[in-house]
Amino acid sequence: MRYLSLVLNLPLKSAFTYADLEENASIPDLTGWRADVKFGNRRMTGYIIAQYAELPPDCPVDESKIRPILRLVDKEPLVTKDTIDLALWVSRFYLCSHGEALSAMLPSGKRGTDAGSFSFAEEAPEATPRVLSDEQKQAVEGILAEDESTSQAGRFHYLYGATGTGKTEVFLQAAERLLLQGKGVIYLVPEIGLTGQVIEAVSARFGKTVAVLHSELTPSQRLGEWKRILHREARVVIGARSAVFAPVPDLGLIIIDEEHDGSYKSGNTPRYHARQVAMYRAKKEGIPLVMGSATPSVEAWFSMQQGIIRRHTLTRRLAGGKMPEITSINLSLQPAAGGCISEPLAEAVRETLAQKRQTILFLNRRGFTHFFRCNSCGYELTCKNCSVALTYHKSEKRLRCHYCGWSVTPPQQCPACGSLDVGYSGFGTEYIEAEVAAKFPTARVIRIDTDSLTHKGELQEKLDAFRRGEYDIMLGTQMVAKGLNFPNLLLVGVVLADTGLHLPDFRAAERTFALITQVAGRAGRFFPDGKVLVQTYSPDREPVLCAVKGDIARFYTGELSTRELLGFPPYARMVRLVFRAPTEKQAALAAEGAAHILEALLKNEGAQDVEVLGPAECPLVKIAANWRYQILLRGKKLLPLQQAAGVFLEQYRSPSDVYIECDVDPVSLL
DNA sequence: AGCACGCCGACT
DNA sequence: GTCGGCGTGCTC
Repeated sequence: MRYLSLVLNLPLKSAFTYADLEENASIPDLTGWRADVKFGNRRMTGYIIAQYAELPPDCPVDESKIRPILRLVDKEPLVTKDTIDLALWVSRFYLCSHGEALSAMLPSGKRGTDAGSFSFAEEAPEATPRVLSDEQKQAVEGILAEDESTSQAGRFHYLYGATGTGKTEVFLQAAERLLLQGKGVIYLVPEIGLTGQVIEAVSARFGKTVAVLHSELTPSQRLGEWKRILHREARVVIGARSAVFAPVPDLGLIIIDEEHDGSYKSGNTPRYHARQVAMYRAKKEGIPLVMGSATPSVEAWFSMQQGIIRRHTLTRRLAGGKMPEITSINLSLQPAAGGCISEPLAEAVRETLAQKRQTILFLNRRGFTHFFRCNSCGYELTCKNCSVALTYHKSEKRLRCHYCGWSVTPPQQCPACGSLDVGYSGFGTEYIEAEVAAKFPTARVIRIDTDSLTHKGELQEKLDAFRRGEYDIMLGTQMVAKGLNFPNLLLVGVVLADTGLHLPDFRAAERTFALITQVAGRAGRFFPDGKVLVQTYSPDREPVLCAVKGDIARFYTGELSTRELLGFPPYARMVRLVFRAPTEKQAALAAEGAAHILEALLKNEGAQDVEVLGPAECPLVKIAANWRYQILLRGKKLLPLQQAAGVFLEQYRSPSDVYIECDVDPVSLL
């Protein structure tokens, strides 16, 4: 009788032993297969991570309690030994169970179906690679060089260069070279970059050998793509974060485009960072990893300085356009009377319209909303579930919470002081749309944000329509800031640059800087006279100033010294534990108790260099009816932090109703 | 994470 | 006298 060791998508550390079915006897090795099992009284799908001829010696229960599996889910193994090992590493690093790690890595579909190929994938001819500049050639050679001196463990490269300097072509040619050697390639792009031109470029170049893992695939389609990868039918995998786990046989290269992008960090368990996983994989498989961005993350910049990542710089804008002229508009001196578009920005829009060229007005969504405020006492209406300000939605005439969706009718008088002098401050996309329509009545305006998108594919349709010149002005949030090319674009206006700056998060400056620089890069790619206007209340703050002046090195130098002074990454590492409960008291008590346990535990083990910060309320103390308190573990080295958190999570029994989120290397502390 | 089992308050 | 609260413990 064969025994199978299964892990399940539950926060349980151990594997569970099941008995195999007689009918599977002809399959020599079931490792890597999925099986449906009865677990307790529910039915679940588990992953077989090992098989034994006898009851495994470490099985804690008596043979009589062993149940048979119900059935095998697939007709073939879904994961290789390497994938199982990678999951084990993820579970140790990010402090989750083996089963949780595996579930995050694999598609959940039961029946692999055809994902349907893109129409342009058939036209793989355009395949003639473009001629590279000297800089680009050097970068390709540098990435592919068998340079033993760099590091024996793996080779990390960074393609650093402004928008339009041809990073994509370097990635593609490096990938092409490895494909010719019979190697496979993983190409990671940010979540929202995945609809755009990158897929098109990659598919056009590599045709049917591409697997695209985009968010609109059904689980079954994802499974289908996963199998194509396993069977070597697809050799180039392009996808968002989770594509870093793709089971590419003979992997030769991992590419991370727009490395700084926040979507590479998972927002739920396991809270992995695709860059961290990619570094591990590259090291383990002895292959190069190449990242690229015009605005590297502060960590990546630091690693480049340390020589851990090798930098290849691209300086020449290929289409000939110069970097656009960036000017800031100080809103304290140039108030946008009765709206949010100051006169200098309005004038520039008019000029652009007169030239029959296009404008993008960029809105930074967070904190940049139309919120209810009492003009007498300053009272602001916040969500009853979350502690964030409510946003006024004109179309439904309600105030709505952007975190949980709760909404109310706007009060006629202040709930705090009863004053009738209440109103709205800030502005949302709808509001700006009205203002733009009023200020530029002849312009054709299109709005792109998550609220205005109704059906799948609409984002792409709207972007295409704008590119074709069917509109003069595009109003958009984050999603228009990434990797898009609009040939007729002349003006980019950042309506309010410093919204993120006031957030209590150590990465706020980095994000503000990256955002302005990225948005600015959209303009002037195809015309030498591209113009960027940045409206701000803090033109002198470093992130705004450096982005506007294009003084990139100064920003990183300054930001790094601030981080060093305050003991934040990359000079320290952190593990964050969030305690979530229905009442504030429960959350606070749990966090407090946990902090004591952690302190005692660290003292006991004589751990050096592990600091316990908190407990404290999270900056967003309440989200979706849950109160949140946090503890931060901080130290120079990550391993002791992981060990401490790991031991704690293992022994700690959280009170009912209290949930713990564990985040290793947190990206945001909100 | 679910879900059972198990021991103390207000109700047909 | 029961229904039901959620605290503790288990799931091969």
